[in-house]
Amino acid sequence: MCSISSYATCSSTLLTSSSSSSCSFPCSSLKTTILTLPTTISNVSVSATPKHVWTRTPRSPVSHTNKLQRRTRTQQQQYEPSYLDRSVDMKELLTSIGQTHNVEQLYALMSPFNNRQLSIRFMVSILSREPDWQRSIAILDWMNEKARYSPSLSAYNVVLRNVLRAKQWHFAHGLFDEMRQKGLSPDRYTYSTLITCFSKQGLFDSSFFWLQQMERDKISGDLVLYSNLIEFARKLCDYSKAISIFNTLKASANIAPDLIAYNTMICVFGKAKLLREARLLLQEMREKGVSPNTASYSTLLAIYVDNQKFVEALSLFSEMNELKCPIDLTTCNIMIDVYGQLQMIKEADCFFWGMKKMGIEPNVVSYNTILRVYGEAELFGEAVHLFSLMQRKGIPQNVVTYNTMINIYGKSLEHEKATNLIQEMQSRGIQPNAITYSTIISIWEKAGKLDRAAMLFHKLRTSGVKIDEVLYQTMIVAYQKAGLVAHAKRLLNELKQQDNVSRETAITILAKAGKVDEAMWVFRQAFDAGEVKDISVFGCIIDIFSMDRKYAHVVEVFEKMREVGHFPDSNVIALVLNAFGKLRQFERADALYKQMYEEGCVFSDEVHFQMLGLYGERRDFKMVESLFEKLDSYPNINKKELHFVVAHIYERADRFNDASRIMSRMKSQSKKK
DNA sequence: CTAGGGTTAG
Repeated sequence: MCSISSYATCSSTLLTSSSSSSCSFPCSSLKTTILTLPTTISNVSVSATPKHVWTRTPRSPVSHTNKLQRRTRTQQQQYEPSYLDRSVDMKELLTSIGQTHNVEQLYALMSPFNNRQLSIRFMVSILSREPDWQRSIAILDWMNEKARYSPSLSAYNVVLRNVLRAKQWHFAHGLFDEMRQKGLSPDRYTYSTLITCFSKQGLFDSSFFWLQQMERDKISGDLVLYSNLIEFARKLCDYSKAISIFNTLKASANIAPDLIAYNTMICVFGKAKLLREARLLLQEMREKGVSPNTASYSTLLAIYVDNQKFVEALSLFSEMNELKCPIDLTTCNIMIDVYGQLQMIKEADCFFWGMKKMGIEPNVVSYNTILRVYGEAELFGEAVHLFSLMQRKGIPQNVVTYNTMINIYGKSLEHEKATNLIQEMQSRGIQPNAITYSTIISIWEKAGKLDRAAMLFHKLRTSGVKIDEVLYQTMIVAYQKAGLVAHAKRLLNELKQQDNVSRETAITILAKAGKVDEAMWVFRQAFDAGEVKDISVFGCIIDIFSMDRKYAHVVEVFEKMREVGHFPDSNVIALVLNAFGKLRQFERADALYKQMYEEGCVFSDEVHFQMLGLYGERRDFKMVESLFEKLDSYPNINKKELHFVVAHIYERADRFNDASRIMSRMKSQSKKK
């Protein structure tokens, strides 16, 4: 099974080119992060809370256990009863602390407790309830300087959390050092806090760094840490890795996933396109005594919508109702979408307008969704009417609302009105984004106003607005549709040296435009510079090489992908297995397939069928049979298809007896049912 | 004392 370390490094026996030392995952230390972030101690503390003057006095961390203090302690223990937490009203104390504006005031407030025994638990409670990071540091300092004991590890953990939440990386680093100097070893809470906070901020390098530190300290995970790692993998869109970690979690004896972990995994399985597994998770939850809630269902509903499985969504929704699972705003919003996508406009409309009666107040998302439904159904009058109703009634609008309306005006061929909306949104303080621009560019292109589109695009390129692949592609397509192929080509060529287009974006555009060599050129450059992090870029390149039958390149990119620690999804592993087959490297295919199984990855049926096919191609029928038996024992696999696949393999190898044996076995199995 | 989930636009 997958250890935490296999999460981080690629332990593949297949990959001859990668060793752990050559792992090029950019594991910068926290220090590097500090350097790259424009936050300095002084400007943050001033700008964030100008009226407060919190400063942290520099001091040596282990200076307070001197003889004098020890003496006072024994004296006080003799003459004074130890101070009981119960006699202090925590709320009152917190309120008073909240009114202090600097260290002096805080120390003055705490002075009655100087050299007295407030329990460490009490202080940790205080610290955890003090939301202000500066104040929590000041309390920590007070404990160090005035109280009779050193703050515990948990005290430091809590303060670290507050400091990290406030994005004070400087202080976080300092606190961590201070803990170590005081002989406190960071525990799983410490590391959980660090890993989570950084991955939450999108600072995956730092998050990864702390994960490695944790492993170095040989600290084992608990549910919190595993959940964090899953969340971490999910943010990187590495769903295979998330599944692998989930299976490790389930395999460890004393950890069981809870409701939220399950809900997260429903989402992960859905994103990995493993819909059957996502659905089965609801079942598994019930068996394990974790009742699915509204979010569990909403997650699955959203997955069905993502995969265009609207009928399944409807049936799941009725199951929800039968089981009396409550419906909330999010559920409603998804269902409006479902009805809309099924062209059930009346139902969508009724659902939207009936929400209030159900006691659910529609929000921006509800309005935006129904607007889009009207637009798709070409009910332009309804859309415009509802939009003006929103404006009249002061229902909040956002950039999505405007983008939707701009799209609708585009559909109704009122491109001037669409254009005016951009001005209107800007004047109302809602900034257009890449979606706004690509929408208006294609509207202008359709209206024959290509010059206008080109001018806008040029303005965007020179003004430093971040341009994503869809926006760039929209302009290329606009040129192509207008027959200006040379312009389209020029844009593609310029991609290699664009300042405000990331190289990851450039690779994706080039690949999708079929510019295989150019895409690879940029990819190699970007990879060597450590710029390729997005898992989808690897998938995209592997896709085009596979289509181009450049199988050695497929393997090369896959190895790089593993080097940076990504796991393959079903699509990637299928293409790589195929490439190994084409290169007649069956052992490598076999090893990869087995390794991914060991890691606890779950792939679509097609991946298993592909491996069966490879064994067949090599005429290794022993392996065909053994894998077939193994797959047949899996509960979540399409048995009928499995039998067809295996029978077909035998047919192609001219082993018709075996083929018919498999087919009759299938028939007898289905009879048993 | 610590963490984490679901919905909208090109």
